[in-house]
Amino acid sequence: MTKVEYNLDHVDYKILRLMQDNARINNADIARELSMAPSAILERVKKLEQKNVILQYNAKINPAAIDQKLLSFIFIKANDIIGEQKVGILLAEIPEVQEVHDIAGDDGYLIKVRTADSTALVDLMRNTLGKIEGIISTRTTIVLQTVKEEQQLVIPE
Amino acid sequence: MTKVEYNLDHVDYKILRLMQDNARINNADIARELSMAPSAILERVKKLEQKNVILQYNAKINPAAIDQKLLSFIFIKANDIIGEQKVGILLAEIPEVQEVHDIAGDDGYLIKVRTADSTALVDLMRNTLGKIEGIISTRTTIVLQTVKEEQQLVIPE
DNA sequence: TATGAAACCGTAGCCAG
DNA sequence: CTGGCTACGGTTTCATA
Repeated sequence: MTKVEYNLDHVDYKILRLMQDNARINNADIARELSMAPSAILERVKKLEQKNVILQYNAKINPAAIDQKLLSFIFIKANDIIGEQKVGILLAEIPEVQEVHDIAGDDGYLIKVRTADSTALVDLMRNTLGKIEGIISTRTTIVLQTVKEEQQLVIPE
Repeated sequence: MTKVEYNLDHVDYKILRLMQDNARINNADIARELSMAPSAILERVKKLEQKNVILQYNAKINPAAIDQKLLSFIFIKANDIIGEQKVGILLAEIPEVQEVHDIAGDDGYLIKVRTADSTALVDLMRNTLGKIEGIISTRTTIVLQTVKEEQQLVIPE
């Protein structure tokens, strides 16, 4: 992995702050907010995309609207060779698995999973997780209610 | 809380599938993909926004680019009255806290926190979490590496 | 709800200052 | 980076079905 220099300035930060809350804002509006010319904004946004500062533009969809009512976190103990993440990569391929984190402590992963209900979760664990080689054990935490769920980062001044 | 009917059809699902992967796609392109008129797409997208099916449009920003290199999950035991979530609401107000989930089991919350490094995490726990009334104990899990981190949902056909 | 025409406006590319 | 310019095409509205 190569060391990358991002070299962002205050104007970039302002653009990022506007875009992470409203990805569909147009260049003209950003330009007005920052009192700059639209062409300058366009260049900066393109550079932010090229440099992988902006990774993607997502629409955040209400899980309830498409009947994905159950959220769970599962700790997974695996016998992966350190740094290899064979199990992690397989976990990441499951569409219902939104996140896979390699965590400190017990040679394991923490994954975030969304399913319709508990029946669908049990099915997933049996039929999909159960088929992955190298999983030693799992511990499931069910979410009763979500108070906050955002991906916004704290952007410097 | 009132029961809401979303009543989405296959066309809505297709629109959602396109938009959750590229929030900046334009109506004309969606229209071409679905072989429909742009004006019809515009109406549907507006309705999806009104009905809170689409909650927000976010730019996903590379945490490394703005020096937010540490991700942690913290389990928090609290003496909240059930259903009241006083602690949960206070936790949600912290900008570094991206997620707050009320979890089954130990009268507690699971929160997701992003900070620059472990020093900043310790500061946050001491100065911000430490000031919240009602927190009994915390257990912190540090993420060494993230294999996958998405918010995309599995959208039906 | 969907379409298609028309007016409007933002985008993207250019270049001079 | 600004600002002026242009061509193009996307957005939005509305009458119509």
